[in-house]
Order: sequence, then structure tokens, then C-alpha cells
Amino acid sequence: MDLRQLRYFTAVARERNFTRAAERLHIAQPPLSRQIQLLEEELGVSLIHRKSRPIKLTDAGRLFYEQALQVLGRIDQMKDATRRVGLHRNKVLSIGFVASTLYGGLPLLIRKLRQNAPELDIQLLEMLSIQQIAALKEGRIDLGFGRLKHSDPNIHSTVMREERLVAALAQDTELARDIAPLPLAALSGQKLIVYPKEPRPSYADQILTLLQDEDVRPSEVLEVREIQTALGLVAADSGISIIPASARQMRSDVLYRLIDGPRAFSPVILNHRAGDSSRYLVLVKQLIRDMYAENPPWLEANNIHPLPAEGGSPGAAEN
Amino acid sequence: MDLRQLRYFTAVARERNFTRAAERLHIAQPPLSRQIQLLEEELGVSLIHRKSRPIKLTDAGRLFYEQALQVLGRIDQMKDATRRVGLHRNKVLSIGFVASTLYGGLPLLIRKLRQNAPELDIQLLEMLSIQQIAALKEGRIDLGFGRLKHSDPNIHSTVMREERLVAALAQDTELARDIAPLPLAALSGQKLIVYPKEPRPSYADQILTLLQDEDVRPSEVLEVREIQTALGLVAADSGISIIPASARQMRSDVLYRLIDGPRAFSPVILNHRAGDSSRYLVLVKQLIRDMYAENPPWLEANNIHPLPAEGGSPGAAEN
DNA sequence: TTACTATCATACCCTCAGGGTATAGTGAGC
DNA sequence: GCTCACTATACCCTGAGGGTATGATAGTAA
Repeated sequence: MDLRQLRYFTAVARERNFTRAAERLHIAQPPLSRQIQLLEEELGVSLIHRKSRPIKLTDAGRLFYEQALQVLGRIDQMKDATRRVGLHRNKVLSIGFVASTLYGGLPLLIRKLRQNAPELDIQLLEMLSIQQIAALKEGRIDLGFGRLKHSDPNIHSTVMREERLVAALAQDTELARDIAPLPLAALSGQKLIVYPKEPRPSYADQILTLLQDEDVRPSEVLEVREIQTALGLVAADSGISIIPASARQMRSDVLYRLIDGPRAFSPVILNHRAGDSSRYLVLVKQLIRDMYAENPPWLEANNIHPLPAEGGSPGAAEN
Repeated sequence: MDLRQLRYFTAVARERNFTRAAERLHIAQPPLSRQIQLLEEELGVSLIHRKSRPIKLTDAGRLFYEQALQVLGRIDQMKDATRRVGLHRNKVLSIGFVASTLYGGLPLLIRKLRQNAPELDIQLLEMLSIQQIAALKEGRIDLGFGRLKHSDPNIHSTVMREERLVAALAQDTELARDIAPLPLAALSGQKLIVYPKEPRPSYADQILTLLQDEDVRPSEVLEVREIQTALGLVAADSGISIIPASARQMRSDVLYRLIDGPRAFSPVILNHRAGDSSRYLVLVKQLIRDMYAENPPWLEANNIHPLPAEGGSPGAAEN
């Protein structure tokens, strides 16, 4: 497949007419017909009902059309952004993050960052905690928000906060009767759903280690690839999952109970290359301190405990 | 530009070596070098530092690399989805929506829909209310969630609920002292920010008409293109904006006060082609009734008033 | 039904973009 | 400064993509 084919197809779909589309594309009509045929052949699917005038798109064609428009738009944006950066009009900051931080302070941080550094092209890449370590070393990202501690000397880490863990429970089950915090021990003998399945080690191991350390044994452990699947299975009454408190927003058709216990927390960790002294890194750290200082509603709502040492003194509680 | 060039560039970026990338692509090294040069020439930007071994990406190159990966992935997904639909394994339902419904019931509806019809490819397209009318007629979407009433006989509409309006106020301003509901009249003499600027008529006109009907005259009206901009300006103390209650989630650094008055509501309207009797349309309507029947927390939290006639009897309160 | 028009598909030719081979140029390490 | 590993340059050749001519057919009006 070829971008040319996408452009040709979108022109035909827009005009609902091969001849006019060809004119608009500044080519003759036969080659246009042929390119569309080749495209349909490659996909193994007919995109256009030709046995009617004006022509109509098939269901597949309509889907393909909308997606093609989006891809083409995306490519234009990509070219523009690359040019801006290449011509030194803009700088790039690539930020890796685990999905759950989307439900915490990350969106606000990004907004603040855009306000404070409008010349910055911010690139957000969803990736797991260990993938962030590799991506930092390769220079694919400049900053990572993860949930896993690591021991790589080239990567500098800051625990930003410890977030309460909650159990996600199916409605109308025994444990869902009460809403008081749940002792970890209550999970003994229950079916547990953990995520992500790979790559390891991951948040799943953090949860499994916690249970093991507290000598809590689930009757069964099911590993799934992502939190959405885990919550889906919970909703289908296939077990219990343990998630960071802020991720409760992801689904409202399951019940959540805070988990009790001094270790029932998951950290949010800021990772960056040791020795990186970019002004944007400094800015991000400052903005994070500002955010905690403002003590926004989501902090309390999500039962998040900022670390005592944080919030005021720069550099405190790091590494 | 060409997809081939994107594939070539990602291979080089991955391998950090032209020769090995060429092998992996099953072409000779010189043509690969040339394609990358052409790409850089078209962009007018250097993507690769060649004066080091192994080669390194420039800032622009890193940005371009990540974006290119995403675009290529997107294209694969697009091909797969189109094939599935074309081979009748899946059906497509295209849903147009105004941005603010993302903060209401739409995400939950989509989840329910996926559960109830896993064979369905759901395509979400953000568009304004009037754009939805045109898109429905052209068959670009099958379903629209908008906020504007219309009078097109080919489009069937159902008011799903009336949502409270709230005023977005800059922190530390006079009106932000109190948190009690704000009478519309309090907006007299204030700077007002409305959106979207175009295409008209839009939600902006709905608000302006409301104020006019109630004889409330702002000192100044500023039109901006989208709600994010409006809230950004509010945060910068450039005026007051009026938004649907559920959109409060978009920004936490401004203050919101409910607006008082019998007409201070904005409807959420379901649009579809008159005569469309697809089973998925029926399913969506059923799921919406289920959702309201469950009376989820966001309904109350957003001060939404379901219409009395809705929720139980199918077909009631329609059109 | 027929004739007409608008429009898409087919057949066939030609050109140049992209790939190949040979080789020159160059950064990095000993 | 020599060598190795690697990239750029020079030049040739082939086929994908575009052009022209024409056939095939849906829609339409009489």
C-alpha cells in the first residue's frame, strides 16, 4: 500500500466520481481507476459500489475512508512538527507514561507544561515501566512516569507519591457488600486477576510480591495483558483485581474498596537519564511541586499520600 | 512523501545502521541512503547525524521516528479493520459526537456496546452538531451525539437529557468568592467567552440566544474555536465561559458555579437517519435506557436531569 | 425499447522513479 | 597513519505508474 493510493481513494470518495477526482488530482481517469483496483485487490475487499451512479462506498469503504483521512492528516501534522523542530523553532520533550497516570496528575502536568513552555513539542508515548528504562537509555524518551522501582545506575528516579491500592470487585458479590477498607488477608482464597502479563517484571509482580510477603494466597491467579481487560473480567465476575486508586475512573460498573495495610500502596515514579540537566526537566520538576502544593481535588479524591519530604524543597526525597 | 520512505527510515532508526537496515529491508544499501536523503530533502530537515558511528538521530529525527511508527501501526490496523468488515466478519457503526459528551455517558455507552456487540467495529468521529447532520445524510456516520436542535426532516432526533450549565470562572475573581448557583443576570457586564467560532449555528449561538432572551448583556463577547481554548482564557482571567456541567472535568484550575434558571440547560441529542432501522441503532437506544436506569454516579455528579419520560418506555420523548 | 450521455473499465504504450552494482569517501580505534 | 566498517556517489536498468484511445454500462428521456 501506498500513500498515493490513500490520497486517490479519498479524492474518489469525496467526489463520488472517478472523472472529477482524476481532474482534481491532475491525472487521467484510467490510472486512477487502476490504482483503486490495486488497492481493493491488496485489501481483498471491495471499497466502492460501481454499479450505481453516482458511485457509493461499501461499508468497508466508508471505514477505510474515514481512517485514511485521519492518517493523511496525521502525516501532515508529523511533517510540520518535524520541520518546526528541525528548524530550531521548537524543542521536543518525549514523555513515557504508564496508562494509569492518565487518571492522575499527568494531564494537568501536560497542560501546565504547554502553558509554561509553548515552544515545546510534547510527545506522549504510553509504555510500561521497564520499557521506559530502555527507552530512556536509547534516547527515545526524555522522561518517564512509571510504577516500578529499578536499579539501573544510568537512570535517576524520584518517587513522586504513594498511591493507595484498591480492590476492584464485581457488583453483588460477597466482598462488595461492605464499602469499608478491605484487609489484604481478605483476598486469600479468591480468584485474582493481575496485569500486565508481559514484559516482566511489571506491576503484576509488584502485586504478587506484596501478597506473598503478607502471606496471602489467592486460589487462582489470572494474568491478562492490560488493566482494561482486568476490569472487564472483574465486571464479568471472573475475579478480583488490584489497581491504583486513581484508575477507578476507568470503569464505573465495578465496585472499588480501598485496601488496608501499611504496604498497600503503589508509587508513581519519575525516571530520567542520570546527568540530564535539560531546562525542561527542571521545569517539569518545578511544575510537579507546584501541583502538589496546590493540593488539587484529585489528590484527595484518589486517596493519594504525597510523600512528606516532597512539595517544598527541591531535590528532596530523590532517588 | 511515501510510506516506503517511512518504512525505510524506521528501519534505519531501529538498526542505527544503514547497511543492516538495507539487509533487513531486502534492498541494497545505496538506494536506502538515497531514499533517506530524499526524505530529509522534502522535509528540509536533517533527521540523522551521520558524522558519528553508530549514527544518531537528531531531535527532529527522534520525533519523526516515533510518529512514523505510530502512523505505520495505524495503517496496519486500518487494513485489518477494513478486511474484517469487507469479509462480513464485522459490521461498522460510525458515531459522531461533540467533544463534551466524552465527559458524560459516551465512554460507558461505548464500553457497553462493545460488550453487547463484540463483532462491531465502532468508529468514533469528533464533530460539531451541525456537521453531524450533514455527515448522517452522506452516510459518513450512522449516529450522532450533539447539542443542537435542528429541523431537517431526514434526520430523526431524540433529546436524551438536559444537562445543567455551569459558569467557568477564573480563580480569585469576584464571582468566584461564592459557590452557590449563579443567576444568569450576574453575567451582565462581564466579558463572555463562547465557542465554537465556526461553523455556525453552534453551541455558541445557543448560549448567546439564551442570554439575549433573558436580556443579559455581556460587556464583550469573545469567540474562540474550541472549549479548551475557552477554558484556557478563563484560567488566564480573560473572561467567563459557559459550559455543560460534565465538561468541568476538563480543567481543574478554574472554578465552576452552576447557573440558575429554568432555561440554563443544554440538551444532549441523539441524531440518526429517519428510517434507519439497523439492529445496532435499536441496541444503542436500549443501552442508553439501561444506563439511565442504572442511574450511575456521573449523572448526579454532573447535575444532569434525565427527562421524566425517558428511562423506561421505549420510544417515549423522541423527536 | 431505443438512443443518448455521462462515466468507469480495458488495452496498450512510454517514461522516469527506484533499485542494482561498482567504487570512492570517511569516522573510529589501534 | 593504517585499517576496518560503513556511508555517499556515479551510473545503469527495469517495471510501476501515468497517458491516450476506446469499449462497456447505468441512468434518462422520448
